[in-house]
Amino acid sequence: MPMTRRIHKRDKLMAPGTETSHGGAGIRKAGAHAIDPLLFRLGNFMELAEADQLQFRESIVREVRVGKGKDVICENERPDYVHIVIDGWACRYKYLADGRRAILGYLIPGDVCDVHIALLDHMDHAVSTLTPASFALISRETVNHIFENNISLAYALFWASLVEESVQREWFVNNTGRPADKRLAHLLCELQMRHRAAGLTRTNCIDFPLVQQDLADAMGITVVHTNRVMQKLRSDGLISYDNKLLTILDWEGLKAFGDFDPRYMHLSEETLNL
Amino acid sequence: MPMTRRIHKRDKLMAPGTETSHGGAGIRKAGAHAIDPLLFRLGNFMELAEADQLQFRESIVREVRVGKGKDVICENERPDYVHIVIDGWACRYKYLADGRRAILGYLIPGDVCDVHIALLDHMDHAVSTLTPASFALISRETVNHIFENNISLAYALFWASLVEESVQREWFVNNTGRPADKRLAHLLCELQMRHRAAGLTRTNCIDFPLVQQDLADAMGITVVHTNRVMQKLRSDGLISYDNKLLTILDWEGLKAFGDFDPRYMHLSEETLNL
DNA sequence: CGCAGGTTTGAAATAGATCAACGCTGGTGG
DNA sequence: CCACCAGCGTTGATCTATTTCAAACCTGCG
Repeated sequence: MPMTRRIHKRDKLMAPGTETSHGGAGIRKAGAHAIDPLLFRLGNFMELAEADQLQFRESIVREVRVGKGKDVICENERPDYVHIVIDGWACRYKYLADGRRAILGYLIPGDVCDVHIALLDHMDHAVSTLTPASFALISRETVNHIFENNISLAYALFWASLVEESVQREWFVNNTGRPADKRLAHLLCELQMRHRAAGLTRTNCIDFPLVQQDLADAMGITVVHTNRVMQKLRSDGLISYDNKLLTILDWEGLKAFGDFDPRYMHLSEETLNL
Repeated sequence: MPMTRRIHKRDKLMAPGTETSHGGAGIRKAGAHAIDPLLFRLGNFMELAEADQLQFRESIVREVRVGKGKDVICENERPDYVHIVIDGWACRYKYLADGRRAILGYLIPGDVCDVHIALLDHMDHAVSTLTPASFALISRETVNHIFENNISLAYALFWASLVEESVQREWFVNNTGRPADKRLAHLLCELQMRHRAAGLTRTNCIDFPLVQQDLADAMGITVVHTNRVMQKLRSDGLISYDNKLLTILDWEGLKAFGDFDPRYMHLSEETLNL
């Protein structure tokens, strides 16, 4: 139960708009759109009608790109926009009393950072980037409008929120109930599945830009121990990790070792079968 | 990270209706109603109109009373009714691979057990009683009807779900980031506040029917250690526990020791100030 | 080249687990 | 009414997963 002791200075994200960009988000295929990963993921729940997809896309007021290690949403504030990850990795986190950072969850493309603010008057945790990242912004009013006028989209957003709750519960189980090595195995299985669910990979490798400290802060163990545990998974031939690329060499083995049962992710059959 | 090793036999709750009762839930004051604690708690978010309160009350199809240690909702099933705790304590839980029970959260009067089923097609965890308890049942169709036709109630339910998510995050932080003694202190602070928020106490004591194993399974430590940690809090004069009654002797002290900051509970000013 | 940020290694220290036993209390059955 | 037993709380001694501290190493970059 250690984690970073060094207090990261909280570089505050500059006001949205100041640092806008398109294209920074990477080369987008013709016809592809910023929130495709989200729409893809929602497909696990229901097929959204064209019109709904369109309304969703048109709700985006702007896109912002921010550097690595910047706070996008601060604790106790109430952002004016709901953020959706387009590109890059971010995380939810809180600081502990002694300055260590507890990572509550990772956010990858397609994840909604803060529906909470549609109803809650302050964020109970912060969100910051782990890599350079870009976000799509939807104003709070628009979100409320959706809730009140488009039941399909409303359900879709509520669904995403319930799934996130489920994932949070599993993280809880993982960290309270499993030893460090299984904990890491489970976490990696989940990340692989989430990439699949958002249409970000179809193979057994994923882009893995996190440093060991980022993993340590999420699992509640020290970097040193994270390192040793990671080595173990590698030497057991379960994973390989090279050049920011994570490959799961033995999916069944890793799943079994980490007691990973994807049902808590509430994915469709299609996603589950590759 | 131990918890119960003994597998409790999963006495399945008998079909709803078989074991109905009113009154079992305790003497109810004239004009008082089964879901008052829930309505009281929702008051932290918004004042529900008379009509909405009434609609809510009338949605209840029946009340059931069940004994201690019974499964009310099983993992992987999809209950036909949403359950609201009227009386007694229950918990969300999952079993770990080795048979230990991980408690994900406690449910006290006013808590909704399973809104999830309005949208998700299976429960990703189970719910069982920790004491004899009674529940109010609302059919799934009714809940969907509410979502689609009564925006105030829909918001209220969504709010409760978001708050629960926030609480789950804090449990995560508590268990991954704090040592056992602070962990217990934090947990007790939360339980005290939740009782207050649901209008179940106005003093510094609460009914506390849990056994040490129940606490251990929630904190992810052994009973033995739970026992020692509990003794520490007692001998430090922070709490007293006698005859199933928990008294917080030094609220400020306990809060400080457990790093408890109630903002994550999203309560109203009124609730926070006594 | 030198340095910062990240990974790796080793040795010593500790929170919490494990194992085993004892004691209390309330209920049940003879 | 007593004897017994089950469930729960408590204690002590030993063991272990993980922390802590400290240093070395690697690599890309200004």
